Amino acid sequence: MTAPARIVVIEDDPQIRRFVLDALGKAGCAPQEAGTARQGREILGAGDAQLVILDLGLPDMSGIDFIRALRLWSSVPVLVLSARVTEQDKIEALDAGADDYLTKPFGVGELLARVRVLLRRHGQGGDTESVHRFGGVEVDLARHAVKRDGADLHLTQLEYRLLAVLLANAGKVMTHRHLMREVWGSGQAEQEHYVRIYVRRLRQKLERDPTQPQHLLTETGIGYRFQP
Amino acid sequence: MTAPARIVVIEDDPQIRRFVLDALGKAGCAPQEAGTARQGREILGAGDAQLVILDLGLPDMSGIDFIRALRLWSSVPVLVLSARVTEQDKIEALDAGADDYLTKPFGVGELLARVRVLLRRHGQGGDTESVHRFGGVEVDLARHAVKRDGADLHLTQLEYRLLAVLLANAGKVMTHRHLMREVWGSGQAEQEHYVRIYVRRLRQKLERDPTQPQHLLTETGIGYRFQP
DNA sequence: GCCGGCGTTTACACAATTTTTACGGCGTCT
DNA sequence: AGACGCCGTAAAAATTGTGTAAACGCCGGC
Repeated sequence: MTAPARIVVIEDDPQIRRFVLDALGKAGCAPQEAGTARQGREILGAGDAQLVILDLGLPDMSGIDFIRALRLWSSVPVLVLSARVTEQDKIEALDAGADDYLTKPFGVGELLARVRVLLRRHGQGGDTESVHRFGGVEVDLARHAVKRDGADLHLTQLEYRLLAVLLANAGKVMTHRHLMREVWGSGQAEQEHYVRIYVRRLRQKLERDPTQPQHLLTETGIGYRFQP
Repeated sequence: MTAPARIVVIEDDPQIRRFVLDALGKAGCAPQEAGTARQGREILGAGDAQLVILDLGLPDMSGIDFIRALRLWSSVPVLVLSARVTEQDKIEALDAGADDYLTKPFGVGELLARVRVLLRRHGQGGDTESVHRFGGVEVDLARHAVKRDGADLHLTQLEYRLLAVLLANAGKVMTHRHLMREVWGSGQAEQEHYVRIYVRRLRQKLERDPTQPQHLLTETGIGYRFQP
């Protein structure tokens, strides 16, 4: 349940763009796309990109210049795709500030592997910062670690899974059936009683006063809701 | 790239080694050289390398395994050189922890450009201490040395590998399967029982009260977690 | 060859978790 | 008021996971 990597694909050829976007999509990313340098710069202006995949042959700007301009204000990793195979082209792009250079045609697998390398090194949001805090409790979903007032707390597997689903949908009302499907699997979506038993356990471990829950709230007749 | 870039070249073919060393030398680096994995590991043990250039076809060890082992205690960037050109080879190496993959034959210019990229990103920091301390125990991953209350302690290979994986992911819950894959290889990821036996051995050697472990903790139904 | 260390395999008692079952309270609707 | 549905609580039963011990086979050193 890692946060999707924020990747920006800047490529003018619609065919290759689709190819790259599909590959990233299947790998679980939610890439944004741009067909021109101008459009790409606009998206990057938001400042929350983790990786740029850049075609050097853009219609409205030299790729090298694009990288150089980008490097003036951003250190986001850049993976270059290019049809140009000469060594001089590669050296120029890499020295301009690119982090990797892949020549067309390339395989999906290698592209994704190189994307993983760059995200591993620089993708600050890759798997970190999935920490939720509320009322003295600290839940680190990535580490499977829960603390209460600084002290480690142990949750069983089901307790943990249930909490994770509620946290991921903070503020939303989750029906019994929905929680059952998410935690116990769609097989026994009927046994809605389990949810109650495990919500109780979570309350006893997490809530300051388990009889008057402040965060794990009951929505009578519907289900439960987590309130931060 | 300032004066003293500490680069280690691990390559068994003397011809290519000379080629690479010459190129780096002319670029103003003072690389160290190794002809075998064992020799390379010794040099890296000093812990002050900024970049590793690694040939995958070493005589005494699979390059992939070398990278994986290295990644347990060091985050030094690795540039792979290889005669193997298939996509699968590249993916494996990159996912094992390599930062770039260059197929032979390659040009001097491109090699140096890619070296500059890696040094630009990661060069300055160098390698940090890889010594872990907890509850009277001192583990120096780089030197493969473990002390308990000042006295040397001997760990077998598997014990050591398991400890290294747990230390490298301190605080995180590691599933049985994950540990099996990391330590025993993906072949027998099913035999999850091994992990238990070896965790027990580690506890007996490292924990003050092996029956009440303070650092090597069980996550029932999931796996184990190391807590500093 | 014999020995000792090491990694592997098997077996079993015990502990933790999950599931099942049961019961009492509270509010609402008739 | 009484019946009903929904919820919280409790604790026993069933299941699963874990710690421990002991035995086996492999290999290198003596």
